[in-house]
Amino acid sequence: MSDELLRALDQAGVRLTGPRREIAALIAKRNGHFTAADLIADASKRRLGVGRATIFRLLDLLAEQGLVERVDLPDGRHAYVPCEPSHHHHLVCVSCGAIAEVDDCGIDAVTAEASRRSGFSIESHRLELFGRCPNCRSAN
Amino acid sequence: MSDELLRALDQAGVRLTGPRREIAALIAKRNGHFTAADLIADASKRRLGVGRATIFRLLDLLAEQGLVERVDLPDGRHAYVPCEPSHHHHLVCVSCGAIAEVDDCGIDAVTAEASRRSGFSIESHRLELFGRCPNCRSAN
DNA sequence: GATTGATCCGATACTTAGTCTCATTAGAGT
DNA sequence: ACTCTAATGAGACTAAGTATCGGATCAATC
Repeated sequence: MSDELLRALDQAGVRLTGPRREIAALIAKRNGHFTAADLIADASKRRLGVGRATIFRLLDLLAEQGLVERVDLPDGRHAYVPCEPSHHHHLVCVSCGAIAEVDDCGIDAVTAEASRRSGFSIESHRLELFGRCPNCRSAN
Repeated sequence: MSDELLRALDQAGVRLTGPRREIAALIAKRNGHFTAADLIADASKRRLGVGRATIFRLLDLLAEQGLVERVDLPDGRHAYVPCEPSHHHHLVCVSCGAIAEVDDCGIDAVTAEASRRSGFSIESHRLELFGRCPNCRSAN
């Protein structure tokens, strides 16, 4: 539900305005990733009269709070994924768009090794996994 | 040098045209990542009369051949990195933009573990590491 | 419940990234 | 040199995202 998003926003000290509630509901209604364009389309379909800018602003805000994360799809588009604010990675189903979160399962060893070999100090990383979720695997 | 790019293009069975040679030279002259906009700016600065579309077309072509790879910078911009056509990952210096390639150092174990936990079948992944290169580390 | 002032809003103009079309040009094999 | 196809530049177009601004709205205080 959207309650979680709203609660987190409240806690972040920002206003719980009408448009924000509506957009949060739209996000909650999607399961899996979505693009800004998806939300804009949803909003206009329901004639919620929220502006494009407001949607981008809220997405920025949510991303800042770690409630949503930007994901780059294999085709180069930008999508967002609602998620826990802890560090983790995403598994994206290329067939239906469902997502799963995976926490660090050994990636630190990889970055340490890469750092050792290259001499770089590694500050952050981005790992995205693309595949097919259990549903889509069996449906095929 | 740009010879490598040109040789690879030749081998791919496409024409080695003037604009392609010029753009390849621009790419070779940069060390590290670059954006399409960078190339467009370079080209116009030198008044090589090559069109925007031509640059995007060549980038697509190079990406198809694996001679260049798309990287998503932490700020959400799209960049390209010239590289070997084998599977590998990139280490990007957030300070100067230099890049290093790292081959798979244990990432398969991570994807296998993620697959086991989530039930997804994993088809591909994208790993990008951001940090500071040895030069920038010592310069600081 | 009214006041109030900062936050947030929608509209809209603008910028940037990338795609498409099409008439013209120029490779490269013959 | 000829020819035929792939590639080109120009420029229109679309999509994604940002900036600005006057007006609206939330929520703390009274």
